[in-house]
This record gives sequence, structure tokens and C-alpha cells, in this order.
Amino acid sequence: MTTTATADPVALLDRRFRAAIAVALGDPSLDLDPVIKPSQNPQFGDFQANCAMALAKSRGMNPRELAAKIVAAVDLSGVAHAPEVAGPGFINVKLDLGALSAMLGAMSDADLGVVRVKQTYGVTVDLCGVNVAKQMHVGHLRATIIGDCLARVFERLGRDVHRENHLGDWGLPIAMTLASLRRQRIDLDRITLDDLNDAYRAAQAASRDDEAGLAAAMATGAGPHRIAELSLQCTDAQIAVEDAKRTLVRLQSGDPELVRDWQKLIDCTMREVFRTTGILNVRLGPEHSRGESFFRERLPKVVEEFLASGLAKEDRGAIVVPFADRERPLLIRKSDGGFLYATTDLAAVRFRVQDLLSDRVVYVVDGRQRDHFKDVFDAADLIGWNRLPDGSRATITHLGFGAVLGKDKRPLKTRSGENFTLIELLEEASERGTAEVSRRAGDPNAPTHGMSDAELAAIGQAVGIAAVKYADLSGDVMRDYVFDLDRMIAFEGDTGPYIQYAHARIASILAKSEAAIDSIRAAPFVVREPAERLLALHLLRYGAMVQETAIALEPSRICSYLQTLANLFNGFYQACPVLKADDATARTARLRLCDLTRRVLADGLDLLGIVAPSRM
RNA sequence: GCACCUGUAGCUCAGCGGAUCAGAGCAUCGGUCUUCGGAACCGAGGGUCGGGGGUUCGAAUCCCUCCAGGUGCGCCA
Repeated sequence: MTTTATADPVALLDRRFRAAIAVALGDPSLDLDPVIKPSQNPQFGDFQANCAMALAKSRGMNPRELAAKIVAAVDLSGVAHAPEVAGPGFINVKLDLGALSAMLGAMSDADLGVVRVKQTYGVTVDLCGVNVAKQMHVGHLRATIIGDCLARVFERLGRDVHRENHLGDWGLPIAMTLASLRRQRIDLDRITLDDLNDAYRAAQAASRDDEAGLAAAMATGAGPHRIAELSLQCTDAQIAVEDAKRTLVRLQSGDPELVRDWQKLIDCTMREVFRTTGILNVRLGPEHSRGESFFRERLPKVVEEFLASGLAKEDRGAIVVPFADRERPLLIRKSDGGFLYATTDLAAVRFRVQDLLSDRVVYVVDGRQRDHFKDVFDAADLIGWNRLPDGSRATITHLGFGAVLGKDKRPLKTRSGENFTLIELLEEASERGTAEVSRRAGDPNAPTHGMSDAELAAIGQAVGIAAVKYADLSGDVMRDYVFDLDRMIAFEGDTGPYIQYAHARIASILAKSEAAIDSIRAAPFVVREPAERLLALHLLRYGAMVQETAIALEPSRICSYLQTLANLFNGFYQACPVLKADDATARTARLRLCDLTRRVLADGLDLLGIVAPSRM
């Protein structure tokens, strides 16, 4: 065997050792996992096969002897030095220089070692999920950027991705808002989202104000005056609700004037949403909007089919889907005949799997909705709406995320107790980034010295937004985190700007070399110094990392990969002179390593939806 | 009451298909330094991995139990 054109040493070693295990155990039909892992410590080589202990145990063999047999059987010609058995039965492998260069060369094409596979079906990512007439807040930040990141990862792997922005654009709350604005004769062409948001909240409050309040007042023995006051409010509220219901009926029946006004509410909301996603560098446009209203005509059929299949039954006037393994049923029609969000979600699951033809559906939605989605997905499975045309089942996942908290560990609020709007937060981050970049541009030696305010602002925004996005994406999505701009925007340590800096620094080295990029890329890779080797080995893991991110749905893997890459690069750069290398060969070889590192950093940052400036 | 999530260095977190896993960043302290961009690099101190059991030769990792915090639990979305 000779070195193949793979860029993934783990995959290559996996194949070689897989074959060797079969030989060592004397059964050619065996196909056992050699458990190839990068070594933690360079003294143990580059990779290790950890399979011998477990295999020996299950077969009553001596692990070191089995390891020795595997080593004797494995063919690593053209790949690695002779492997060594260590400790209880670890097999340590050190790649040879030729193989290392060949693999770096193989990953150096446009795909950077990421294997694109065209698949029969697509992937749907449910992201953003804004509500019409409401401001975006930090919760939407997470649903938007985590979803966008995963969508980019799937796209990078060659999948067809459907980004679905499941707008809350339908139902009584929207109708109430609309009815209230029309009663007040507000000009819907000029209304701002702030006004719309106020109207929404007022309408909500009016409807609730309230029967609950009245009941509570009576129960706690409030005075007659207070009860009369509440009764009056209640009457107003009832009027508002009646008005809203009439509005909803007219809207539903397609009343042209109402439909037009309703669309204005959506337009107003989405203008702001797209301004926000623009600042965030998120790929989301009008073509990704598919609101609840889209599914409204399918809702009766959802209930009918569940009833017809015997999976749903009536209970206290409502229609529910019971489950065998839990008490809690899924409610799909209210006793008053109205539908619920579960009904819409069922219609959406079916649409995504059977109309959009997705074999993978990922819902990037607040973790508190876990129970709800479990019920919806289970119900969809019962009725078979997760089945693809070829009979296989789509993998449907709710990727729940935690809350964004303030420094008091409570949900993020302004000093006056209001919710932060997302746009305010981003503008602050952008200003902070610009302030930092501008300050450093004051240094006459800085590459940004003398740039225009507009250029500095563009870089500053990229840096500030990177800080916020990286902080969000670098942790376990499930976990709550504290929003602390001071920590996020620190340009040292595990932050977005640190990685951006490494990228800009390399871009600057390449520019300063005055070498044509084609000539750099024509040079061979030479890996001699320990720091070069560590960098090279980590570069080679890029493709596998992207794959694993898609499988685990964990953007944090990209973050820690890039953090390590930037760190290893800085170590390499410290130890190995590039522009001042001893000879022209070493100089070019190192420039090539710089070029590849820069491209991987840029590609990885792009997966996170983070801009990588060449100067900062 | 039931269910789910989270408890790892002072702070923010990674590691959770057993071994070479007690790690990173910040902060602190000490170095590198006539800077190939110091927004860098190297080093030090600092943790009975929430507590207790169990399985194993071996558990942060798997099982049980308890504690703390958070979040959900049919006619809102």
C-alpha cells in the first residue's frame, strides 16, 4: 500500500489498523474499531490506537500481546514509522514526514479536507423564530446564530439546507394587535417596530387584565370598589377580545383590506429583523420566512388524520393525542374548536420531511420547549409523518439552548427593568469594537493606522459582533450563560477577536512576503520543527472536526478547534522565523503553512458566521 | 408531586464511547522583549471534578441515591 490522497490521518490509520485487527485475531471478516485518537502528549507520537485493552479483555487475552500482534500485522508503509506498544497496550504511531506533507498537500485544495457528499435528501434548520410585532431579544440571538452556524456547517458538507424561519405571524395575539391599531387609526405604513411592540403588549395586557385579576380579587376579599374597577376592565378586555376574534375571522376569510394591513405588520417587523441579521452576518432573508400562517389551512386536516387513524381522541371537549409511556397527552384542538401551536408544529414536521424532503430536521429553539417538542416528534412518529418516500425515518432533533442572563444571574434586563432589544445589544458591541480598533489604529506602527473612520467602523463592527457570537457559540448550547460584554470583547484568551487577530496577523505576513500566492502554494510542505508538526497535525483534523460538528450539533467544537489552531500558530510563529527564515526553501515552506493556516481560520470563522478581516 | 437541564481551579468554561484526563482561558505572580503585528509567547501557584454509595484492576466519565440552583408539566405561543 502507498499513501493515498486523503487529508485525514485518522481515517487513514483507521483503515490500516482495522485490517490489522482482523489479521491479528485470525478472522478476516472482523471489522472492529481500532479507536484511533490523536495523542495527548507528543512523546507518545502523533496518534494512538487504543483498541487492544478492550479487545483483549473481551477475549481473555493479554492486551500487550494482542497489541504486539496488531503491530506485527499492520501495514503503515508510506504512512508512519514502525508503531510501538506502550503501557498496558497502547499503540503509538508517528507519521513520517513524507506522509505528513502529502496529506497537507491533499487538504490544501479548495475544500480544505472537508469531504462534501451529495445526499438524496436535504436538511432543514428551524432558526430565528421571531414573532411579528415583537422586538427581537437575546433569546432570538441564540436561535438565529446557532441555527445559522449549523446551516453553514451542513452546507459546507455539501448538503442542501432549508433555513426555515417559523414566524409567529398568526393567531389571536396578532389579530388583537391589528384590531387595536386599526381602532386607533394608526398609519401602518409609518409605524415603527417599537410602536408595534407597545401595541402588542397593550393588546396582550388588555385581554388578560382580566378575568384572572377579577377572580383573584374576589378570592382575596378585595373591596367592592376594586372589584367594580376590575369588572370594568374586564368588560373592556372582553370587548377587545371580541374585536380581535372578529378581526381574525375576517383575516382568515381573506378580507383584502385586513390582509393588506396584516402584511404591513409583517413587513415592519421583518425590516428590523433583516437589519439585525445583516449586522450579525447571518444568512437569512425573506425567502426563508415561512410563518404559522402558511400552515393554517392544513390544521383541520392534521386533526382529522389523527382522529381517522385512531391516534387521537376527545377528552373534555378537546382533541388529544395520548402516549403509552407518559401521562401528559398532546393537545391538538381546543374545546372551542381552535388549533394550538402543537397543531401547527405537526403540520410543519410533515411539511419539512415530506414536502421539503429533509432526512434531518433540526429545531434551534429555547430549551424550555423540550417537552413540547418531544410530544410533537413522538406524535409525528406515531402517524408516520417523519417517514421519507423511501420509507426511512428522518432524524428530527430539538436543539434546545439555555438562557442569556444578566450579571445578576437573572434574565437580562436594562436598569429600568425592560428587556434589552437585540439591536441595542449589538450596537453597543459594535461601538465597543470600533472604539478598540480605533484606539489601536492610533499607533503609527499599526497596520490600521491612517484608515478612514468608515473602514475602522467596519472592522470594529466585525470585531464586536465576533466577540458576541463567539461567546455564545463557544459554550455548551444547553447551558445558560451570563452576557458580559467586557469579557467577550477582551482580545486575549478564548475569544473571537483572538482568532480574528491570528488571521489578520497571517494575512499581514503573507502580504509582507511579497510572494505570489501561486508560488507559495506550489511549494512543498516541509515539517521539521516540533512547533510545525503540532500545527500541521492540527490542521489535518479540520475536515473530521466539521463532520463531527454536524453529527453532534455542537458549534463549540469549531470554536475550540480554531482557538487551538490560533494558539498553535502563535507558538509556531514564535519558534520558527518565517520571513527571516535561514534559507529560501524554509521560508517558502513556512509561508505555505501560514497560507494553509490562514485559510482554515477564515473557513472556520465563516462556519461560525464571523467575518475575518485582513487587518484589524 | 412528576419530568428535564446544570453543578469541574477565585471567575468563565472544556473534557463525559475507562487507561497517556485533572485541562484551557481570565485573574494573580514571574519570565521572553533592539516585536517577521506584544491583540503574542514561555513558566508558576491554585481543584478530595456538588455529597455519598455501587460496578471495575481503574470512574469527572457508567449505575443508584441525596443536596443545591434553574426550567417545564392539556385548552398561551
